Amino acid sequence: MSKTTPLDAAEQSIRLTGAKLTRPRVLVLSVLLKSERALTHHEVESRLPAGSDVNRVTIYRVLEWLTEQGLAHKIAGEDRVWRFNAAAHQHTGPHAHFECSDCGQVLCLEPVQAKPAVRLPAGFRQQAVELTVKGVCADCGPVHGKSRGHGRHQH
Amino acid sequence: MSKTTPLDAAEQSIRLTGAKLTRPRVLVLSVLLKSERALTHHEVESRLPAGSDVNRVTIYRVLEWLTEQGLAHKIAGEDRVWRFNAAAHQHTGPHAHFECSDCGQVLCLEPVQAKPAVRLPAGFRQQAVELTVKGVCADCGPVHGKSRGHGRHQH
DNA sequence: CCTATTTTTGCAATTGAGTTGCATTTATGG
DNA sequence: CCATAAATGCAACTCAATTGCAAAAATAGG
Ligand SMILES: [Mn+2]
Ligand SMILES: [Mn+2]
Ligand SMILES: [Zn+2]
Ligand SMILES: [Zn+2]
Repeated sequence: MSKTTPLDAAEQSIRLTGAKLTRPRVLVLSVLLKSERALTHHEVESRLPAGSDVNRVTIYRVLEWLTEQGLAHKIAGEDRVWRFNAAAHQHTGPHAHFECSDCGQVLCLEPVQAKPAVRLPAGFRQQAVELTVKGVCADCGPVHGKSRGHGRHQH
Repeated sequence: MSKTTPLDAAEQSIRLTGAKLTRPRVLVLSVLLKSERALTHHEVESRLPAGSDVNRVTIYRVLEWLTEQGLAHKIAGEDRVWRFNAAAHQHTGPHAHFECSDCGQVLCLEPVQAKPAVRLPAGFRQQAVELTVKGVCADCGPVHGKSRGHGRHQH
């Protein structure tokens, strides 16, 4: 019994949507599946197999499409850049996010128990509550960081 | 005894920073002080007194400067646009934000009591927790909305 | 007041993520 | 294999925000 590769998993998930199974879709989704953390458009692009030669616009469109299909999760960061992770990585139900204030990396965290109720002004309707923990990630940490946490670096 | 106008208040706050008291700084801060909700760069620009003739870049720089001085509060929204409100409007200590998923408007909410602790991966350091309530504001609300809540309108 | 020195401001050009229009290619059903 | 709808590639574009640099204030000192 051979293991299911991210590529197989991606292909499988895309088939289930009923839409066309295309190379860009499979490649992009399998990149997301291989990553622990949420990836920017650029990170996805650079992690595609060498020579894949998928157009940047197509990557944008595929990421958007994956999100619509519920196969990916789209997260807004402080740096005005969208990040995506495979929805398979998500826990069902509401969960919190971690955002590194140094490198910008975003991570999905364990589901939170106490969803604190907030009082809204009259006429306002609540749809969802988002909890984001800001802090410094392990790589950027001041003590054991690989490349010292100053200067907005990327990993 | 005449009331303290937002203009006076702005002038006063800026004097206390020790930096130069300039027209753009006073005007921009007093616009923020007059607003209940967080304003985008464009909203600030359009609310400046007619004929103020402050350069857009200067508005960007003043907003950034006010934030550094602790006189304003800078908020990132889903629409990749920064919003600012006068820090005077803020409650001391942590508070939640409301973001309208239709028009994008951002509001500071009352301080939240139960700040739920989240478990972070090893090596990660927590600095702050942000709570954002997503929903529909009174203006965009489906029932009594002035201009029906569809199509990403501005107010 | 004046003037010197230091900030700020204005303007033009630039960045960078993301989007759009349209022609071409590709997946898939028959 | 073919028809056809759907997806992709490419170039141009949008739009918030930033940068470099010269011109214009603000204030400290005389
Ligand atoms: Mn998530
Ligand atoms: Mn706030
Ligand atoms: Zn980091
Ligand atoms: Zn609204």
